[in-house]
Parts: sequence; structure tokens; C-alpha cells
Amino acid sequence: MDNLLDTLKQRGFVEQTTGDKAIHELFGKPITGYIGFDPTASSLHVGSLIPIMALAHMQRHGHRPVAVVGGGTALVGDPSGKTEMRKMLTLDEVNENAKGIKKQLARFVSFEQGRALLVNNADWLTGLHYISFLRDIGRHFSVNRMLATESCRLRLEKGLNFIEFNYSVLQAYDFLHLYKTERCCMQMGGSDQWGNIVAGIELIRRVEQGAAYGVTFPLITTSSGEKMGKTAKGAVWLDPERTSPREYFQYWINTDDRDVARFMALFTFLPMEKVREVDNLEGVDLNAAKAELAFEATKLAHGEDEARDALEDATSKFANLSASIRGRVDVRAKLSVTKPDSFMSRARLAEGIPAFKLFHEVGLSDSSSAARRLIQQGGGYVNDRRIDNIDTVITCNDLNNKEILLRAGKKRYHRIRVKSERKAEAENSLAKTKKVVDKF
RNA sequence: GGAGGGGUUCCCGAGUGGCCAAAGGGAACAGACUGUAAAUCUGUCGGCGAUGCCUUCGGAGGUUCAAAUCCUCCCCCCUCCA
Repeated sequence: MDNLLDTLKQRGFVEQTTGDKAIHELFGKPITGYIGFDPTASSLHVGSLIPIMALAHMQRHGHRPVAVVGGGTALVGDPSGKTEMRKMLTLDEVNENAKGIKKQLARFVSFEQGRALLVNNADWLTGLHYISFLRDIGRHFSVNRMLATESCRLRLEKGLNFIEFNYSVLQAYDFLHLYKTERCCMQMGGSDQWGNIVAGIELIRRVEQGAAYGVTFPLITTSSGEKMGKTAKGAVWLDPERTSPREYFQYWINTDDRDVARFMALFTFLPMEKVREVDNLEGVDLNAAKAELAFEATKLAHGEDEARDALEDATSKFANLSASIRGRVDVRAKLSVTKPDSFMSRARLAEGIPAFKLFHEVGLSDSSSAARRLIQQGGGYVNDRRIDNIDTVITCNDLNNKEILLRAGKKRYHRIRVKSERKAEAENSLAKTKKVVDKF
């Protein structure tokens, strides 16, 4: 089997290591390595995908990945990489978030039979005693050195309080703890974690006279210079409740030309031969590759069925795509009608709804003012016909095979299907309660 | 605790009594061009069934015909001193 380090390097996961040679050797035998995850939200997002994929690669190479949910450290707040202090979370929030994160990680990594572990550092951090911690651990840290780090200097300009200053000490302690309890000798993380990782390695050497290693990932940005995973609506989440599989698919298929091959290497398990092939493509040919990327990424995060649905949905809406995609992505092209996005009662539609209201209601516009603007600027479509009058009212006459296809701009669609009165009501109240529950 | 500087619309940042729904930039959205790409140009960019009305400039009061702008109190952030 290939060496994990080679794979990671080939696929673009490596920014910096504590020593290539030693790590290459280390990976020759199955080892245990960990990556920390912030439980600042109940869901992971595309920005966390790099570490997630790294864990998955680790497992595929026969190593044992450990995902550490930073339940304890999240109570403190990480100063690195940020110019401002992070909002502190309560213990309950953190535990709740940790649950959601495990569920998502399980799609990428198998936790069965101890092949991978998920632990929460709150388990060992919250019970620490201050004085003994200072005596056993604190004495190994040089404040001079800590102040000299890049991350600290940045914050010293803006203000850094004591609780955050302790963050890297706790991080280092995590590594030591895992080294002792799980024989974990490798930590990976974002490049902003370099200082913390090195601190852990040094602590292990001092306390245990042990050897530990570290690898950091580059900060992945799109070619247009943006951070990964940001859209108008905010982060692209892995939670299907927050970002539907279709939106997720859309996020990936809209990848910048220049990023397709790179992202394929990072965010799918497609063999590198295939990735290199894509690297040679140009222009329109890349569209099929984008569909492939989107399909694979969606499959990983949401499963094959959802990925297929998203792909079908996309091909049905973008005629050009279906032609170019044939033979590229391995999907049986069923010409089925895809699921609608929402339902509406026939009675309601019979009354008629102003178009701009409807656009707002289904979420294609943030407010009805925005919907008005959209329509006035010629960006509102019903069944692919442009709405040319702001007073347009949508009625049963607009039904097309029991459906109405709304479109905002070039690529945002919403499919409404009529439903019998009773069913629609049930759906509506269900959706409402769901939304309310979501908020809490 | 003392001295000083700040908190403006999604973000940065002007504005220091009416001409302010608030310059400029970024982000975003739409249109044209295209390949569901990028770049470019144009327009939009608080809410409202809308040639008008309503709500915004840290919070609460006050002065004034009129307050983001002046006064009072409070909250928060930063810098220096302790």
C-alpha cells in the first residue's frame, strides 16, 4: 500500500511537516493520529472538509484516526488566526454540537470496532486541578516563547486576555493526554495550528521523553481568493437540514475552472490518474468534470441517492449539462421527474398570488422588496418565461403538469407542486414546526 | 481606579444640526456577454401590495420646528498609566 504521506502530498494536503523522512517512516506501520474539531456550531461545513478527508485517508491507509472534538478548548477560545476573541460557549451547547459533528464524521470515517475514535477533550480538561496542572504542565512552557509566536503577536496588538493565552497550553496537553492514553503520536491540523502542534510535541518530549510528529494543511482558498465554503447565504454546511444536498451539489458544480482538478484531489477519492486527466482539460470540457466533482462530493457527504437526485435535478434544469455529462459520470440516466422543492394547495393558487410575494415566500428572495427588485431587473422567471410586469399574479393558469417552476436569475430554481388541501396543510405545519425547532 | 480614543446600514469606512435611507470601497444580487466558469461593462443593494409610508447610525432619556450629528446617564471595545 502507498505511504499515507505520499498520498497526502500528492493530493495537496500538506503545507508543513515536522520532518518528511521521519513521518514517512512512521507511516510504514499502523499508527494513531488525531485532528481536532471545533464544536462552535452543531454542524461542520465545507471549510472543515480538509481535516475530515485527511482522517478518511488515514483510515484507508490502515491507520487509526482520532477525531477530537474540542469541547473543553471551545470553552476557552482559540486566539490563533483570529483578530478578535471568539464568543464563549456553554457546556450544553458544546455537547449538543459535538453530537451533530460525530454524526457527520461517521459518513467519512468508520467508527466501527475501534477503527477510529471520537473523543471530547472536555472529558479530561474540565476535571483538571489548577495548581497541579500548573506544577506538572505549566512549568514546561516558556512565556517568552509563547509571546514570540506569530499568533500571539497578532493578538497582542489587538488585546489578548489570559483565558485565551492559555489555549495553546491546553492544546498541547491534549496531545500529551492522547499520547499517553491512545499511543497517539501524530497530530494534523490547519496551518494556524502549527504552533499548537509543535507545543504538544515538545511537551511530550519533556514529560514522556517520547517522539511525536505533526503535519499541517494549507489554507484552501478558491482561485478567486475566497475562503472555501462561503456563499451569499453563508457557510456551506454538511448538515442536509442547513444546506440541502442539491445546494451542496450546486456549490461544487460552480467551482472555478482553475480549481476543478485541485478540488477533485482534495475532496474526492477519485484516483489521481483521473485527476491528472482533468488537469489537462480546458474550457467547456471542464463542465463535465465539475459535475463529476459535485457528484462525488455530494455522494461522500450525503450518500449516493441524494447525489443522484441532485445530479438529475441539475441535468433537468441545465440542458447543456446533460449532453456534456454523458459517459463522464457513472449514473444511470433515468428520465424521472425530480422531487419538488415545496408544495402548495390548489385553493391558494386559485386565489392568485402576486409573483413577487411568491418569490419571497419560497425563499428565492430575502424580502418582498428584494423580489420586486429581482423582477424589475428582469431576473424573475415562471416556467422559464421572464416576468415582465411587477403586477404579475401567479394562478392555476401557470400550472404546467401540476408544477410551477420559479427561477431567480440564471441558476436559482424552485419547483412548486400543487397538493390537495389537507395534505398541503399538514406539510406546511410540519415545515413550520421544523423551522421553529431548528432555531433552538 | 486615572487619562485618552472609539462603537455608523452584511463588512471596511466617510459623515459632526436640515440637501441623510446616510459618501466611497468590498461582498452580494440582477442584466449584457458566456460554458451553471472567469474577466469586463451596466444597474440594484433597510422594510412595506410602494410616485408614498415606516424603521435604522451601541442603549435609555433630553434640547430643537428638525438629531447619526448637540446635552445627560448607562453599556461595550481599544491604547497608555496603576
